[in-house]
Amino acid sequence: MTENLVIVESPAKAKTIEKFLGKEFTVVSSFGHIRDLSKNKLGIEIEKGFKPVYEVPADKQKVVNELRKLASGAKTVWIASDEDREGEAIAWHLIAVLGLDPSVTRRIVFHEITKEAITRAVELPRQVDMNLVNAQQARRVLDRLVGFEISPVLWKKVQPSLSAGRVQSVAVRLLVDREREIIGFVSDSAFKLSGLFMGTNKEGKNVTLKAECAKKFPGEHEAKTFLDTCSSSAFSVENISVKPGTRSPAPPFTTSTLQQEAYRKLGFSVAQTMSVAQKLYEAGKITYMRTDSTNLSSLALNTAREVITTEYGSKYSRTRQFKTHSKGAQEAHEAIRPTYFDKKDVAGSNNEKKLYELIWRRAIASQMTDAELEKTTITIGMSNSEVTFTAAGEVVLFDGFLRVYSESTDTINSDDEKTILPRVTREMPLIPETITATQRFTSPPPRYTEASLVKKLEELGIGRPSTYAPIISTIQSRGYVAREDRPGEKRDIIQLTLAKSKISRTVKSEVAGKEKSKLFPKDIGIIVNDFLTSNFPDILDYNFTADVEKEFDEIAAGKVEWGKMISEFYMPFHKSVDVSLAIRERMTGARSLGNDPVSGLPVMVKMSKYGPVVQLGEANPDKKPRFANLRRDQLMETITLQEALTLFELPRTIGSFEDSELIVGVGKFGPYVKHSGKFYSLKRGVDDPYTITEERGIELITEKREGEKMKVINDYGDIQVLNGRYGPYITMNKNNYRIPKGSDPQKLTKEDCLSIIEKSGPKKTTKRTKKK
DNA sequence: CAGTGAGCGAGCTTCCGCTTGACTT
Repeated sequence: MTENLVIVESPAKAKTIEKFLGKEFTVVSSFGHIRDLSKNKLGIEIEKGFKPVYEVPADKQKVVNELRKLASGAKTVWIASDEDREGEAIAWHLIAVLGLDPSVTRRIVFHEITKEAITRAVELPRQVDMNLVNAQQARRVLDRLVGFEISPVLWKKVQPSLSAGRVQSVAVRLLVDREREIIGFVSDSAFKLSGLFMGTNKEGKNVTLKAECAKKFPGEHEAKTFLDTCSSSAFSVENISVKPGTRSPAPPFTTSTLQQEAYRKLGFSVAQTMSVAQKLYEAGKITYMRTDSTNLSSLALNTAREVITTEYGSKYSRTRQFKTHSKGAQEAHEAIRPTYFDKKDVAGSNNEKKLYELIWRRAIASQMTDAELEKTTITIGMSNSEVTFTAAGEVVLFDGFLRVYSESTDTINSDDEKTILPRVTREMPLIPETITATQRFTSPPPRYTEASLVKKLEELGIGRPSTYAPIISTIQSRGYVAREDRPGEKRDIIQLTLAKSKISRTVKSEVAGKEKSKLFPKDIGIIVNDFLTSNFPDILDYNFTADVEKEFDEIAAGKVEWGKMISEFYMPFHKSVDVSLAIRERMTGARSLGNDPVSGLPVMVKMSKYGPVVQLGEANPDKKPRFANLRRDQLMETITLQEALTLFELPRTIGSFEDSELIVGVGKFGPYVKHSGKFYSLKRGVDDPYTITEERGIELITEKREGEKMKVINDYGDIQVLNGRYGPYITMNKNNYRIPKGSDPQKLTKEDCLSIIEKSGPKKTTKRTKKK
């Protein structure tokens, strides 16, 4: 039996700490919270002052049993959960569940996993801070009340299985509000001018300068008039301004900034980033990946300095400590950094290598000197106009941290290219080689990506590092939003070019509104959002979380009693729940679109049991109305009568093949061609169900038949050797079996297959995973 | 694998924040 039992939250942390503490200490982990409000019931006794009813979840029972056993055999139990609201609550629950004596149990905390920090913590044990625990209980109870009282309203008034919550509902609101800004956006255009100027400088060298006109022109006529002015003007260098500048490195990663940069630089989804980071953490290669702190331990600062000095020289080293300024940060951990700065790369999967390198670069760069720049602006003047052209250039005089890292931005702006400018002098004459006026359209505000939504949530203080990825996944799995692409639309842009005193006009085309992997609100998300914003405006307010956080802080400071705070919140809240329950009709978002000009029947759009539909005709006893599903890229809010009518054109017959009809339709899995009972999917981005021809339909059928031939390696009747997504495999009775390494799938006989099947042991009955 | 769209009613769904494994022929 052990003298000292130390309980931390994470098993990887336990492993590290055990090394620092030596033989008399056994370090184990609670794997996070061990107790929570009951899973299926409200778990709050409202009439008893909001008394929480806690229970140990089934999947935590095993951990709890083990901890109990270890604790009863230990002389002293040390609880080293994180020093934040949740960590303090974990400590309190541990004491209660393990039946520990609070007066002898030692609560210790450290913010970094270094030998000094831990030994110092052991010397300064304290007791559990009940004020902090109460702040957590208030947080927990409030979230449960909001989630478990509003969600059932949605089941009754909108659709079953939907959900609402303090965090997810505001996340959806951000997307809906943004979508409406985009819908209401009216694009404007103006002409921007740029010129290519030539001249000879003092050294007798020919130079060229690319410069942008400082003035924009609202229309083609104005642009042309100005180009006429240009053609009769003399140009010269009017002014040269050289300004020094510096650029400083970004702080080391927190969860949110890691998710953003891994998305921008590596194309990782937020869930992917977290799972790769988890691997690196478990392998001891990086510090904890769920953190809101930009703080680095003094050990980290020192080793970073050493590595930078040996690798790049001391003039590249500058030790910095960054202040965390995100709302509601609790700073229980360090920033995300490599455990060992001297390891520039790691073994592991490609993704692990890439993410590790990103973390290494960002952390190292944060400890390096500023980059020194020289920004040059050359102003070009005209003899017959006040309008000027400017050429901007930037030269890096000293690269500093830029040597290892440069941060990416969300907006790609090609006009922003910084170049080195040639040497010129004031009043030097310039001749315009070409001056081009290009029509430029303004863009609506951008749609959110997973990563930019996380950034916005963090700015609003909504959600925590451990929940950003789950929030993104929840709002998608409820069907409120979806990550989608859009091909965009071509539009014409006018370009006027002045060259050799002549103006020519060309019409070019550009693609506008192209989207890749963006979050789009879906109809059900919009309906739920509108219902919630009108019935629960306080909770849907962007500042709701920040406001209640202030109250939680008051509780943590011992100034407010938590039951009182919850009670004050609950009274008006519960009244809103009752009011919303009293609404009679279901929210279907129904909207009339007009009448079908052919039949005269009314056309409407609404949310049906199975998704958004357009409906032709009223429901009456003699005749059922016709229904058609909306396409994935259509919204109930914006669909037009014309678009609705088009949807009724499917399914349609496009011809015949082998004496059977070819019917095109759109089903559960997208557009298809149906032929003698079999379905053939249309190619996304290639085929369009409204225009596809008989010829192309037949092509799809023959292509699929070819593919199926390739799929079968060997066919022994009830046993087949097939080519699958993960390589060759054996299939029998709808069960699949892996082919052992080293055997050639081409040469497997039926007997070989049977022995492989036998060896692989009994198969579980195929589990049907629940949809959604 | 390629439907459905009404209404009845039983029984289920649901929150946020801590943590890691399951699972992938």
